[in-house]
Amino acid sequence: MITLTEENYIKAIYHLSKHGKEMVSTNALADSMNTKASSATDMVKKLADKLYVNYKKYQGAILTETGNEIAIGVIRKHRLWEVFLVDKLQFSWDEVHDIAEQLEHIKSQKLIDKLDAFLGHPTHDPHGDPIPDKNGDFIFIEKIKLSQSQTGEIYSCVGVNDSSSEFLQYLNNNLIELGTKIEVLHKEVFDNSIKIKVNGTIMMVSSSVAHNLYIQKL
Amino acid sequence: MITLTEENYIKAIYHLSKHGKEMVSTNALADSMNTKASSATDMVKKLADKLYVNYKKYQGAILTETGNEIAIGVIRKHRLWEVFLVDKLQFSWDEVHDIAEQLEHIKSQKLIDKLDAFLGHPTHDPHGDPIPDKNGDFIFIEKIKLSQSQTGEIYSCVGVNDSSSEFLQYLNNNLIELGTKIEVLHKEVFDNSIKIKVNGTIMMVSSSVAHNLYIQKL
DNA sequence: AAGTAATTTTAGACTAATCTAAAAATATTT
DNA sequence: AAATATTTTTAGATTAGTCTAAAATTACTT
Ligand SMILES: [Mn+2]
Ligand SMILES: [Mn+2]
Ligand SMILES: [Mn+2]
Ligand SMILES: [Mn+2]
Repeated sequence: MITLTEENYIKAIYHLSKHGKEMVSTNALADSMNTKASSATDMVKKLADKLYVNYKKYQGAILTETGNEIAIGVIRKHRLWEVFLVDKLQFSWDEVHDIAEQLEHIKSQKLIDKLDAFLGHPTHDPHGDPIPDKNGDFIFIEKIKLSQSQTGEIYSCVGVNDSSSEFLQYLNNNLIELGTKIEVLHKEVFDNSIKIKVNGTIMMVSSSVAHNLYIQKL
Repeated sequence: MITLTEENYIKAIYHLSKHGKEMVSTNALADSMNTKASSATDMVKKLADKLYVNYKKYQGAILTETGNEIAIGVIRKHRLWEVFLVDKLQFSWDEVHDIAEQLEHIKSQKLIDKLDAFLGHPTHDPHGDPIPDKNGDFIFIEKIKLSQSQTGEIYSCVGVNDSSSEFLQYLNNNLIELGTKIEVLHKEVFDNSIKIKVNGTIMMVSSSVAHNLYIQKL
């Protein structure tokens, strides 16, 4: 039996290793889990015992095939619950992460299958992230960061890199949501800020914003 | 912060004390929690430290006002989730208990308020048990056990005392559900079995079944 | 190639929840 | 009112997850 904490570590390793296939240092893991390095080391050893990761002292950890499947299963649940919260319960996209963080650990295959059907087999969560299907496959759409955009082009907002409520509320305040059209007017070389037109309004966004907004050329 | 385990113990104390106001022995508590008496004693001490129960050595424990509110909150969540599972996800009433046992621990007041609204503020769960409202009040309907019925009368099934999947499946197999009409034809004095007519079919039910089925006179 | 700095692991301790076995208290029987 | 049986608590361990502080290893600089 896998514990809630183990699931959270495995998910963190998955994300830190960029979709599952590079070594993650115990320090990076500890940071992302808000624990200390010694705790991460202990956990990584336990996960290695259970064959969820391959771990070499001082080298870091990487998910095994089993570990990867667990990670994807948890992510699937997380994102499906997020869709439920937004589509069915009318939560705003900036409120759902913490609740999904809990719901993702509910254990029942039948529940997640039925939830998936109830939601109409969604392919993306409210933040534009792809939802793995029952087999763990997910749709890959090619998207770039706003920071990689070209002046003069028009894009559509398709996702966020940072789904913290702070960033999402910033987007709310500026009426940017999934599907919003963004025209790139000017890229400032000095500080990498970008002048864009959104909903008819011209605004400057910081480099930090530009790095956290995913777009697609229209 | 209250832990999941504490919530489960508090809920067990609530149920064992018959809606919150008589002493519960550590042995009874251990039985209901599938642990040993020593574990129950330890937990009851901790709950007493946190002021969720009053505990006197060798006498048992009883919920405080705070403890009672916690218990009712957990029960509210449990039963609302059960309604969700049956009404929205098409689960059968015999499948939902274990999943609700997990879901009842999700922490978000806003979630439960929105879920309640989404479900149309249901007053009873799929097993006929009343759902406490936001203030912890619940509708009390006078119901009796089938074992207390009178020969010749017609009743409606309004709930179950035992919501184990075994018992619920027994009812499924005999086409008895909430709202089903039950006519009492004969009460056997020898073994307390009862002859009833359900959906046009005459059948005998054991004393044990009769003690676990709640009915209301029509 | 040392020497210093940063990262990572180990050692030892703590809390939460559990167990077994023994001791203490209460309840029941003679 | 003893003696016996039952219930309940205590004592001491165990596992999961965490921490601090110290030791070991690796990485970076002269
Ligand atoms: Mn989580
Ligand atoms: Mn998301
Ligand atoms: Mn529970
Ligand atoms: Mn129920």
